[in-house]
Amino acid sequence: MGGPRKVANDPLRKQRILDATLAVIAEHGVHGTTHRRIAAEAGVPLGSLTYHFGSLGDIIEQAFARMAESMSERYHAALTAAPDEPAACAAVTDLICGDEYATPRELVLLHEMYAYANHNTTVAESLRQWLRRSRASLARHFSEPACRAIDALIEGWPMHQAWEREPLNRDLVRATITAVADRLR
Amino acid sequence: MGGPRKVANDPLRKQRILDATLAVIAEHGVHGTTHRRIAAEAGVPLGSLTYHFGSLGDIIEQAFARMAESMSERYHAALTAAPDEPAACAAVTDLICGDEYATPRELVLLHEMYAYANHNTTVAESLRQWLRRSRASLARHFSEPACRAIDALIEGWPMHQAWEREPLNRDLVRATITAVADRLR
DNA sequence: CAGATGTGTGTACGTTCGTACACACTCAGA
DNA sequence: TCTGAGTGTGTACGAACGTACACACATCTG
Repeated sequence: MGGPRKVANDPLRKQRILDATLAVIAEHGVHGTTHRRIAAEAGVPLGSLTYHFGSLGDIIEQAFARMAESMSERYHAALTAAPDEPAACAAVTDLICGDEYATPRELVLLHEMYAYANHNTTVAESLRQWLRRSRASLARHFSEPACRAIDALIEGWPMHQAWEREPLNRDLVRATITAVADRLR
Repeated sequence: MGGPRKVANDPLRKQRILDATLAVIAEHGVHGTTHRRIAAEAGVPLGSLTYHFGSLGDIIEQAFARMAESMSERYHAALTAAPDEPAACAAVTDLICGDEYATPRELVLLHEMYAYANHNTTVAESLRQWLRRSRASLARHFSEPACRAIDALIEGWPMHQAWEREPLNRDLVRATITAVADRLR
């Protein structure tokens, strides 16, 4: 059954462990994340975690870093695709309202990351990098003050919405973004 | 030494335990909050926690409920004091920029509460109540769409700012709030 | 004063955790 | 074929945890 292999048996295992870690955090929160749950989720033996990672803290740090990177890429792709300012406003509206960026799972993970970053300098640095990159993506279309305000809206709106029963009003979001971009030119 | 007493030795103990719980959460995060740390912080014996509360989860739930209530009061007081819309805009600016509401400690606790609420229905309900009340306070001065947008800004701006080195630009915040209130009349 | 009742505490128990580590296995080079 | 280095795993251990509970004390009732 086992084919020929040179050095490592499962080179993708580290990434699979990190993905499993995010799944566990999304379901149980950081406070309910343990080696054993991660191992079960990833389908790897317990010893595999201590073999690939120094500690549970390392795993969580790298998992959050991985998440921030992937979100940063999607963020950047959505904004660089916009040719002009109206299109950029639409893109931002999509980021806030759409199901691709502000998916419930992503919001839960983002909350966990924000909370954890307050007590872990490594995760705090990952977070700062991701915020810096997202603001740079915005800066291609908006003035510096507008970037700050829009950034705050992208942050706060989906988070508030996560606790509402009803869906988000897309036109209202669009109007707000446009108003801010217009007045803070 | 001990004076006369009727029934309870220390009627304020429950509240002191809850305050200590918030202190521990602020310092170590929910994931680092334990009975023993809370007891040490509050200066009470370990058994006192299981005597007054059913479980650690209960303690955390009540601590967050207490925090939400006290923040809700400050929030409400700041907004009802404003006589007209410009004053309300100034009050909102104070909430975002001031050191009374968006103190670092409060932000850390808020992050923790948001994260924990995703995995605990009781805390989620406390959170929804506090959001509902804060929006009601806003509704005394702004239109319903403007409330939504301003709420998102109050949410997102201090949270983003928490990760910046430099202080918040008060004029920019004021201008954004005014613009939103004006355009979403 | 004697019992009853409710308040409050120190300690101990079973569980679960993070981590260490002895050991098995694979394969390149000699 | 043999060997050594690197890869990967099952198990075990000390620490810390949440919780239970026997017990001490103060107060009230009669």
